[in-house]
Amino acid sequence: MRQEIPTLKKMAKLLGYSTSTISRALNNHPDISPNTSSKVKALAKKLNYMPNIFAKGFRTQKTNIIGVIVPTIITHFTSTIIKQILLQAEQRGYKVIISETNNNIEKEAEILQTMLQFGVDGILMSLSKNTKNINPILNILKQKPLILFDKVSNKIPCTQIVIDEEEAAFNAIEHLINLGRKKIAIIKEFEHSYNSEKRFQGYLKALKKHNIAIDDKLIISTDDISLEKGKLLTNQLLSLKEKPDAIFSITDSAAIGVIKTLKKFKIAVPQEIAVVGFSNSKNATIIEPNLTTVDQPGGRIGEIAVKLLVEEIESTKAVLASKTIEIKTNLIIRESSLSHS
Amino acid sequence: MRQEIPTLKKMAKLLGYSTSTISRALNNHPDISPNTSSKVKALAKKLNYMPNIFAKGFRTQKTNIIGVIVPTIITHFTSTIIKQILLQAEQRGYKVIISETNNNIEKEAEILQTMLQFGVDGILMSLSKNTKNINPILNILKQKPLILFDKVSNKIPCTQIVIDEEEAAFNAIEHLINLGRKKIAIIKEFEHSYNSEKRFQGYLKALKKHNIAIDDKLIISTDDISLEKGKLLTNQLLSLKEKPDAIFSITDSAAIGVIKTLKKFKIAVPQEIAVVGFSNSKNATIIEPNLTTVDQPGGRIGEIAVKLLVEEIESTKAVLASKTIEIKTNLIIRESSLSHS
DNA sequence: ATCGTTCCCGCAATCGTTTGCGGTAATTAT
DNA sequence: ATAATTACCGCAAACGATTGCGGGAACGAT
Repeated sequence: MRQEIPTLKKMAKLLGYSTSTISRALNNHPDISPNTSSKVKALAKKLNYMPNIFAKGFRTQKTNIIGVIVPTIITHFTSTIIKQILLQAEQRGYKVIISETNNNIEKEAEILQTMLQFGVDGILMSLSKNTKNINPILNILKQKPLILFDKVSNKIPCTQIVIDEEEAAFNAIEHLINLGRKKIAIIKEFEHSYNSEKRFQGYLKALKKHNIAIDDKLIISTDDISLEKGKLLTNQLLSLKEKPDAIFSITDSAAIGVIKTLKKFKIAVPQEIAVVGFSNSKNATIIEPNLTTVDQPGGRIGEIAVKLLVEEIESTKAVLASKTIEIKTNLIIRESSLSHS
Repeated sequence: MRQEIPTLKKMAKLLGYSTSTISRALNNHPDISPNTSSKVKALAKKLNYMPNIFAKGFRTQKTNIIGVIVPTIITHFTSTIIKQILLQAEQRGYKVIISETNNNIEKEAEILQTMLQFGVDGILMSLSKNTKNINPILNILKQKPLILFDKVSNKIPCTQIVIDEEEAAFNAIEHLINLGRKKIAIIKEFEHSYNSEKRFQGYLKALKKHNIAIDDKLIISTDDISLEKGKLLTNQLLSLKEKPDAIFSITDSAAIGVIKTLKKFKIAVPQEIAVVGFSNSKNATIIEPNLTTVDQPGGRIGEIAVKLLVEEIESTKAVLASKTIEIKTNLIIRESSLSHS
């Protein structure tokens, strides 16, 4: 199955030069005469020569491979990030290896090891939902550049790229308040989720700014924030004496669950209860009424992540200042929170 | 930034053995006494030794990396396949490198080269929409195992894994016929799409079996089969004198566009016009009425693809018989094609 | 004619691991 | 006690590419 693969040695024999000359000719070393150089390059082209990456990586300890670790690739947001990571990495001459943790923390540590073993030049990582033991990550950080994105942790001293979750939620809530809503419910995750907590802070901040009292009964937490849960929790909210006049869900899918049950009970959206989601998933424009939601520019995250990582990889400095970059979001206002005329 | 990485040599020095002994001990070579072996393994564990994959790959010409090439990862179907590829590959000790072609054929050829250069042991590939020049692929095939999935071509002599498109479409159409529909429209892609053509064959086959005349005006082709196109083409269908009583779309997203315009014109779905899609995307259960659609088991595809590829990689035979595997689909019947009581 | 440069190029080591071969010591057989 | 076998282990080469160093030839300057 395998055909003859050209190496420096074979080309050297063919041309009567040493391997060093061939190598230098291909790498535009000044020591090589234009004459020789062109001959070598012609032959290389003819044989379709490609340096053996493993010999090269072995020698130079550089693989031009970036490792990417995410909980799951299957969400629209994540795949948008990855798409851009692939593109940007390629433009810079890097390949990308991807692994999923599926929110399994043992797996996470294991994957980090494997990544190292595969000689990645750097790692882009989005944390598992419940990463507690950050030692494996700190360990990696001693050996290779590592950048966190989306699901991050301020306990890890490295560059981090996140969306401005708090401001995003704040804007969403303020939008609802501007519609005249005062009993705004929130469906969020339990405390261990970084993103959820940040969004909750934004929620609180907006209410506080507009002097709206916080009602604990309107704050609902769950650990698996899915469409089904959205439905269930809406039932719970509708059973309150003081029903909410708006529901903010930390997630589009749960928000869609909310809308579905509201429709089931013939509750007008947004007239009686307005709904706002988070993610700007494709589904947001499928559901009727179309869902108001926060658009997170996943592409930007991927783009910046690669840019900064490659900078770290190619930097000669031992330690770089780590920064946290917050990407701004856009509130996309649709029917589910329209102030109807 | 880099800390001391243990190598065979260093461990040899530490224990007073030669590197060969260390290597053999770790690889369970029978020449090594149990005593020595356990000592070596203990040290290796203590130092968290991991073989340098590049030295190893360099030596053995095996990288344990699988290359995956797809048009885009961003669809639900593709990411389902990839998720399973990642899982299965990992279980077999392989890493996965992913590249997108974005349906760009020059890029496709380029990526194939890069994959080779990165020393992948084998390639899993889904063709671009308009791959014409298959020479680069045939070339790769001479050097490394390659398996096609989803978007395939029978001009390439290798193992292929597809869903049974024809049967899937056939079942969908027959389902509509059993509902008493006789004027069944189809929205498909232009001829160059393998999947679309197969589905179209299934459509024709079902009509023929049930002696329903084929009406060219009900056969609509487009090259970009999106939600928006679905809307547009529905307008076209509604302007016919003989309106269809069912619409089969090659794609869920277009099918959703169909439903949206039908609703806009207050045409009852499924009572007046039934709609069936293809993919079983998440959206299918968001739209109301819920969309009847064909579920394609992406996971199975990924699973089988990895299994077969690894078999080829690890096989000693020069040439393996290439087979085509067709995965069966399920028609998920939902509201959009319900026979209402 | 001599010395100093410059221009090209080859030698050989190196990276970490694997592996064929050979060698020594211990064990067993005779 | 000697020979034959076995059990363990080390030597050294090899994989392909890079690179410091050194060296010969050609050239120009004096």
